[in-house]
Amino acid sequence: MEAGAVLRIGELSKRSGVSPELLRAWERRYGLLQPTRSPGGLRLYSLDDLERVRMMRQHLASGLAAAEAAALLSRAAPGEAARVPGASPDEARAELAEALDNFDEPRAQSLLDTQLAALSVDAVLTDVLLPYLSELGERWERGEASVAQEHFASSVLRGRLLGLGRGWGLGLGPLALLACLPGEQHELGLIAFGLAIRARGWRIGYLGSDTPVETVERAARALSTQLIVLSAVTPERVRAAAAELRPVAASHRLALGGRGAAEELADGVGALALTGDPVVEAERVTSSHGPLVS
Amino acid sequence: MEAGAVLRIGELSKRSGVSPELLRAWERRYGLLQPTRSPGGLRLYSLDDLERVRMMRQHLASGLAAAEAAALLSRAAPGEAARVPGASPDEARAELAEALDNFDEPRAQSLLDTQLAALSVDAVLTDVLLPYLSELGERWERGEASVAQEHFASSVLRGRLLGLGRGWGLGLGPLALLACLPGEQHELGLIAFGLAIRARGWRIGYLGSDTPVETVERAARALSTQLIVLSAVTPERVRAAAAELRPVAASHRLALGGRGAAEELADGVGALALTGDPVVEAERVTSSHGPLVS
Amino acid sequence: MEAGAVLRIGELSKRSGVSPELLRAWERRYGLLQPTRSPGGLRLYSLDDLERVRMMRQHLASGLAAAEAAALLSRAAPGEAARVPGASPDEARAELAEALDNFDEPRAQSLLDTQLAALSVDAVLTDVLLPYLSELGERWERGEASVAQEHFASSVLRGRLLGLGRGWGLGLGPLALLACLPGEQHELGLIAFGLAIRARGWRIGYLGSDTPVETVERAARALSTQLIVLSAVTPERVRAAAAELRPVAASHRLALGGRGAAEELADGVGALALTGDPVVEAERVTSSHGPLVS
DNA sequence: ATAGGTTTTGTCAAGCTTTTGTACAT
DNA sequence: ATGTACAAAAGCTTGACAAAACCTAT
Repeated sequence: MEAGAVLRIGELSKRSGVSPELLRAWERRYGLLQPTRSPGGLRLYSLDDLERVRMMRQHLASGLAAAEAAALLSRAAPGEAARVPGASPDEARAELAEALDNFDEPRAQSLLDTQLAALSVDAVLTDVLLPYLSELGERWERGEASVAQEHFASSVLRGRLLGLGRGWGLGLGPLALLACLPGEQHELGLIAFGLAIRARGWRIGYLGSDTPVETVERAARALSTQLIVLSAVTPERVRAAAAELRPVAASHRLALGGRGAAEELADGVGALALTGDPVVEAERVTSSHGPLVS
Repeated sequence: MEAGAVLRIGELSKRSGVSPELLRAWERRYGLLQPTRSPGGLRLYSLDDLERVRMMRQHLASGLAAAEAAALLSRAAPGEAARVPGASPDEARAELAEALDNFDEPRAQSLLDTQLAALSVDAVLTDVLLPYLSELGERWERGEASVAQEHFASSVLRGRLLGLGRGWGLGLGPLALLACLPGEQHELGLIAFGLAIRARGWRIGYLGSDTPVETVERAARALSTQLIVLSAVTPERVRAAAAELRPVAASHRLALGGRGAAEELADGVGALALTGDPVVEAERVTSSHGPLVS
Repeated sequence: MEAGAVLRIGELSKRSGVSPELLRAWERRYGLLQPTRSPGGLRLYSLDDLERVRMMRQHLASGLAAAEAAALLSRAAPGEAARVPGASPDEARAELAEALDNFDEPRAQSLLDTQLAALSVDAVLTDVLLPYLSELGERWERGEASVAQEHFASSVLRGRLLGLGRGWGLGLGPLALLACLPGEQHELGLIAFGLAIRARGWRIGYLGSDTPVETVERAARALSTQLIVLSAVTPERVRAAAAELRPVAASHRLALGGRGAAEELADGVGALALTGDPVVEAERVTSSHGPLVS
């Protein structure tokens, strides 16, 4: 007998927010649930069934049709956790941190080789490099990492990421122009973002650190640019450039990235704020590119 | 059934920003998508299809006409992600194989460029070139690769690897003298080994294919050599040279590499056998040698 | 079918700035382009064709008659992309300048690929990159190069050079610690120097731009450093750091590089001045150091 | 450069089917 | 609880159409 068969259909309905009629219809049509029966024939559901119904509702809310939602649940049910093993990204990050802390460039390179061979660029960025960078930032703020370590790690990673970006100006996709705001030296997040949208078919024009706004504007005109992304780690840099940025935002699609790009600041100049993980934001920017075009 | 066939046309339309009518038109006219069908005939799309539609829109936005945009997608379809440098080494190797099989040298060079930009020389050797070479060898034994193909691939790769090794005689490190045994023409593994120990700080003296033992010995004396590495693909070559090799091994540190270098044979002449992957063996040789120098 | 036949005449016209009528006329009169056709008869152009039209316009702008310009292009026609590898360094530099001025990263990369395949790193630095950099600097001072161009070129080259330096921490040789003085952002000459001494068997620890002297010192102690090289483009940066530098020079072998490193200034702090071409200075430093080790 | 014809492509409509939540009778 | 019914919403196919872009030839 089913272990936790404790809910009658009325109770399941209340907890899940789905009418009893509909629950029966789902059972008949898609075999979504297979409740045990009481001696008198009443349906008895388990808590797993409740979870199943909730998943069903989630899928419906996300736009799937009932038949497909149910099919997804049936398929996913048996093999819940079929994850790829491989060296865990956490271990990789820890090893990377150790290598860079000890100024051991070859070892860091070799670790990155391994990771890049096993995973996509996206995955390495998301699971290894970006977490490592924020970790480094935090340690640095707490005074646990020396300036030397921070400089060394940045240089190694910058070279590596720029190497991955080789040829990113090539192709047919829309062009994104990337630069750091005046005074800003931290390029890594920006380069990561560039790699992520490169992987999504965009072309990249990269101007590097500490770039005058007027410079960006001129390059944008020269290159029929679809998107400009400017990055800054501190809000001050954004504020300092705000007046110059407004006209840019008027004539181009402009986004501000990096920890310095608060929502209000970006709104203030008519730009999109990219405050999160570069890979996530890349996904957002590229998929939201749609409506603008139609 | 298709794995991720979960979206009906309305939802695909919402997520992609393309009207259902147009989606159907693209399917009819260009075969852009080939959705599976529900039992009742409704189209069911996967998330990959969504990505495809987004790419289509990008191309349209960049000015291409629909027919051409669709044609591009059909052509690029299988390897869309393959354009990204970090693409898996397996894919890279397959593409390299294809390029070389078709005598397409520029493409092969460009693939190598990309790989070398993304990975270290060590990694490219280990994950791409050396596997490719053994694959080629096997195909050749099975009669699946023509002599012309094998020659072409060898000469392209030899040129490229020697290019990477340019200047490898320069510097302060210990010197390794590399040569193929008399009669032996296969240099690639030996060059790969040279690159690997060069990256570890050694200097290389390279004598090339089919080198008389006496020639090697004379060069070794002239150059204050720390290590001699001789390579052969078949054991016969080693046996044939054994008598001559013994005195060399007495006066220098001598290693025998390549598939022809069986452990017993090497022992027999007092040499070290390097039977494995060139990069691994390079690591072994240099780390065992390290203490002597530092 | 032609691989990259993706542009219809209207789009080609937009991208090239030449009217469709004129494009057709050029085709009829000079056979400038030979587009493939769609099933319905529309002309389909490749990206190479676009390049061709741009060249045509350049020739016209420079005063050539249309017929001559077209004839020129026809002769160069087949292999515009498949350039002659043996192009002289001067040509290579000019082409590199043109590519970078036009924000054409892929072309710049491909030029560098070709050069690096044909020459050693030393030679490419000496004959192509370093001359290009000083040329760029001069044009910049005369106001002939925009900030955008300078930024773009720097970013591309920096990424490329750092890519060449990948793994330069590996090996057995003596270690050189490289960094820019506080406030200094120009890294290219320093990286070039790093590559040059790397080719001579040294190991490199690279700390990047704008590095506090104290940071350098701490890293130097952590790494058993044989040589410290600090770089600055303006003498002010050296003067500003002079007091801090003296003790460093007392405990390590210290060199100052870049145009900011005048002989007297370096003498004043007890450092060696590297005022010349990075490759030449690398040779000087390594040969003077050689005897100590060998 | 213009004129007159063709191709391409996004959109719409008509008529019919499938899907799905809810309602009702047994 | 079960089984059937039903109507709204969403899809399907075929066919057609008009604006935009292109073609050739004058």
